[in-house]
Amino acid sequence: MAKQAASGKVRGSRTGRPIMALLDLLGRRWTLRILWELREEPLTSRALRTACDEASPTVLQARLTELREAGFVELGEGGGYGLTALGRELCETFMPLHRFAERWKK
Amino acid sequence: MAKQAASGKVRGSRTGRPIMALLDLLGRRWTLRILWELREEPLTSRALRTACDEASPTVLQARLTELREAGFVELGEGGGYGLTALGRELCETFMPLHRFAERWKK
DNA sequence: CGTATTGCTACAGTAATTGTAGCAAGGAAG
DNA sequence: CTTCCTTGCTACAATTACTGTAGCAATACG
Repeated sequence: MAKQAASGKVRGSRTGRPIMALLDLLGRRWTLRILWELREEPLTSRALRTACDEASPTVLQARLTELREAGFVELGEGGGYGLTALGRELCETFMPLHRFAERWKK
Repeated sequence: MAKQAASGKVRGSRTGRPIMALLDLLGRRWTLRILWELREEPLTSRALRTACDEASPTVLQARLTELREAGFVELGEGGGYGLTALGRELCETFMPLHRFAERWKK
C-alpha cells in the first residue's frame, strides 16, 4: 500500500490546524455535554453538575476553565455559566446532531 | 438563585435519550478525530494511526470497535476502515465545524 | 522460504477522571 | 452579629483511561 506520511507530524493535536485544536478540545470528557446543557439557558455550577449526571466537580471545573479560555463559555456577574456569542454559534453547529441521534436511535 | 432542575433528570448518560449516548460516544478521546480523518477516504489501521499523530493502537482499536458497533464505521473486505452511509451522514454534521474552527483561530 | 503488509493484542507506566469532602465569599434572615 | 444557605472552586486518594513499545497470527508476494 502507499507510503505514508513521513512528514514531520508533531505529536499532540496542536499541529497549527485550528480544526485539530477544536476536535481535541471537544474530544474531552464532558465538554460536548456541557455545551449541550448550556444550549438554552445559563446554569450555576451546581445546576450544571446536576444536569451532567453529578459529574465530578473537579473535571467540570477544568472543562469550564478550558471552555472559558476558548471563549465559548463565560461566568455571568450574578453567577452562573452561560454561552458566549461564539459559544452559541458553536452550539448551533451541533443542533443537527439532535435530530441525527433520534434517527440513529442506538 | 432560582431553584433549578427539579425536573426528573435521571443519572447516567444512558437515560434513554439518544443524544446523550451520542455525546458520550463522541466525547471520548480520538473519536471525533477518527471520524474526521476518515471523512474523505477509507484508511488502513496503520494509515489511520499515522493520520492521528501516532496515537496508541490500543485506544484506536477500542474506538474503532465502538464506532463499528455504533454503525458509523466498517472494515472493508480488502482491509481498511471506512465510514458507513450513516457515518458519512454523521460526518456531514461536523463539516460546518471546519469553517467555524477557521474563524475561531485560537 | 524471506519479507512486508494487514488487523489486532499485551502490558507496564503515566495521565486523566471519579467520588467525597470541604473551603472562602456573599446574601438573607433572625 | 450570628446562623443558614448558596455561590464558585479546590484537595486528595482511588480508580479508570490512555500511552508507548513491542509483538502476534494471518495473508500475500517474490
